[in-house]
Amino acid sequence: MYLRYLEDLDTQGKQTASSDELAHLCGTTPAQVRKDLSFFGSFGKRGLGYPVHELTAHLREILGLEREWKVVIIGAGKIGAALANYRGFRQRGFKIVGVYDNDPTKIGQPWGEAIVHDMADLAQDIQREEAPIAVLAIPSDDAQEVVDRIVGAGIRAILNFAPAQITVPPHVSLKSVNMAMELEGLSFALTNSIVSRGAA
Amino acid sequence: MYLRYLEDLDTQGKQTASSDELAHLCGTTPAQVRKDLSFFGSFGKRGLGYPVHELTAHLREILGLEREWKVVIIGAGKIGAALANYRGFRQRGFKIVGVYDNDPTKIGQPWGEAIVHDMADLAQDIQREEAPIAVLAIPSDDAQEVVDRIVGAGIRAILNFAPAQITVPPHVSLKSVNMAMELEGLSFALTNSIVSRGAA
DNA sequence: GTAACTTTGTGAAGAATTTCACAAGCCACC
DNA sequence: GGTGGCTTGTGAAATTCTTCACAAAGTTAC
Repeated sequence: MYLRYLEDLDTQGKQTASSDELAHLCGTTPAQVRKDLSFFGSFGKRGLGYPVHELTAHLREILGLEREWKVVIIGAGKIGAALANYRGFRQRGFKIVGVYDNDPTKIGQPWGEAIVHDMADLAQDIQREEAPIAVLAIPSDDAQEVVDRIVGAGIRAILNFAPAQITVPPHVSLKSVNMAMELEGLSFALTNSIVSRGAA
Repeated sequence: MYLRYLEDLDTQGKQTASSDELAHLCGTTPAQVRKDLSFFGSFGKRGLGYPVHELTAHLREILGLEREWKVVIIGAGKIGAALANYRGFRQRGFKIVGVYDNDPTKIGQPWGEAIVHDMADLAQDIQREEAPIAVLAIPSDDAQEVVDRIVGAGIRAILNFAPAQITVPPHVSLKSVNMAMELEGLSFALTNSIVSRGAA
């Protein structure tokens, strides 16, 4: 989150930003900002604040965004398409090296700049390309089975959009985005009249 | 999350589940499960566990899922389409009452079972329909402006897919899903060889 | 050069969350 | 009806996270 705002400030040509400014932008407190950043190093200058451009570079380094990550997208449906369309991905160093589906009517069809590949080739392609990240955008029923296959092929991180709880070995990183669950959280907030801090 | 698993257990015909079972399913600890559930009431039976079907109903009640929520989708792009396609929504009581875009080539076109409406009508439709929830699936640049308009029209909760930080008054609930940020989290985990507990 | 002002970095205090551990309750079997 | 085996609910302890508050360090103005 800090990176997102610092990039904005950087393009605006801002030289430095205080923990107070960053806190207001991010909806947190100055002390929190300083503690968070101090975990990774001592980036600020007393009396001045944090050097925006330099700190941006540091955070990109910390997050591992200075290199290119190869990503495979599994599932050539609407979610997959939304992801592939999203410019932010390539900008941030995520390169989509393949799109896979098991629907014969989709395989071989053009899909953005790429072509939809047969899911049967997925495992060997992951190994050959050494793609470490997979985005899973397929129906829930098949999710765990596909996960097991790509874990076997050496995938190291999975971003899961299937509304299913899946399991991976400890050396594989997993993030799940469950849109129904997000909406249910809003339903809970509305039902119980929860008042926010105004940002999320 | 508990609800998701309890529903699975329920359809499997399981009568009761212990905190230990739920903890294993959800990747947490038995004590955590008991503390969490005890916050809302005393649902379990000592020696037996929690009554699956009954607890499911309780949780649905707590989350406010026993009623129907009207939802407007803003942005008739890929993300909006993915959401509208997603059966889970209606199943869980979220009814899409309108899809809006400001692209003249899209307005009036059929879109799933609905028709794309002109964004100009958005505010008055929200008021007329009394739709409390909006899903924002539009480019970042316009996000805050649209948010201000729908907040003015009385929206009470927003699920934001635009990769922008937006601000709402305290009485409006906001959840943001930022796919680039999720991937960056995975990049961080890979870069720093973080070992997970095996589920997320 | 120095005085007034800003802002970081960080121990210590405070608050929140998670885990522990065990009494109390329920079931099943004899 | 009593006994043994489970499992919850929950205070208390342990841990983690956040906030406070201030010395140290830098900047600006003159």
